[in-house]
Amino acid sequence: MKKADIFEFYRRLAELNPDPRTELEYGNDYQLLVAVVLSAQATDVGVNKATRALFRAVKTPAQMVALGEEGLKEHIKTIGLFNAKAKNVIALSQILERDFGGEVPRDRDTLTTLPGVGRKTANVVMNTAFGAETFAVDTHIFRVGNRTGLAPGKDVLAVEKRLEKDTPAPFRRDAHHWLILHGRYICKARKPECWRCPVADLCRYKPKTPAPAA
DNA sequence: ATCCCGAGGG
DNA sequence: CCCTCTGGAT
Repeated sequence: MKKADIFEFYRRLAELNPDPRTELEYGNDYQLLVAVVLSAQATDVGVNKATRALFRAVKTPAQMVALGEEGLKEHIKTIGLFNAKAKNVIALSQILERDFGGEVPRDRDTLTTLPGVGRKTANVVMNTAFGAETFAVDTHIFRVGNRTGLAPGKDVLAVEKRLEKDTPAPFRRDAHHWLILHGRYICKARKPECWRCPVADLCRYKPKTPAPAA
């Protein structure tokens, strides 16, 4: 996509949503990290439903370790991949407690060493908790970037590099959230709602879906 | 490339 | 029924 169009693309999303935030619910950095790990291949709504009760009881890594893997599973049974996630969250909490004084590390490379934390999760935590200008390329951003032509790439890392290179300075902090929200509510995987899309004229996606009959 | 895996929507 | 949801580890 041309530079001027990229700028206009973000300008419109920014106008519609001046202060975008994650829809995950959390009370501190540690809870955010846990919520993001749980959100892999799951919806924010589903994660929030489970963490509502969990985060009332567990606010620190030490409390999570005390709860234990089986206790955690009871809370997150309704989330996909819950066995692997419970195992990772307990292991990760033990490491935070033992090696990091119960604090969440503030750099991506250290975050990535934690079990269950890959590049995408680390990028979300760096952006959302610490205000870093990172681009976490999830299923939504990968789809929106390729479908619209805003940030095409054959894999998630290629899309991330393209976003880092092409995103104008004023939008770098919030681009991540704008693209997520756009992908979740308008540029949806199955039936993109192009008839009410604010950037349809800048988009290369050909089969623009018609508005449903009133 | 494959496995992990529940809820919600169409 | 099938597809999708803020992926990571092997």
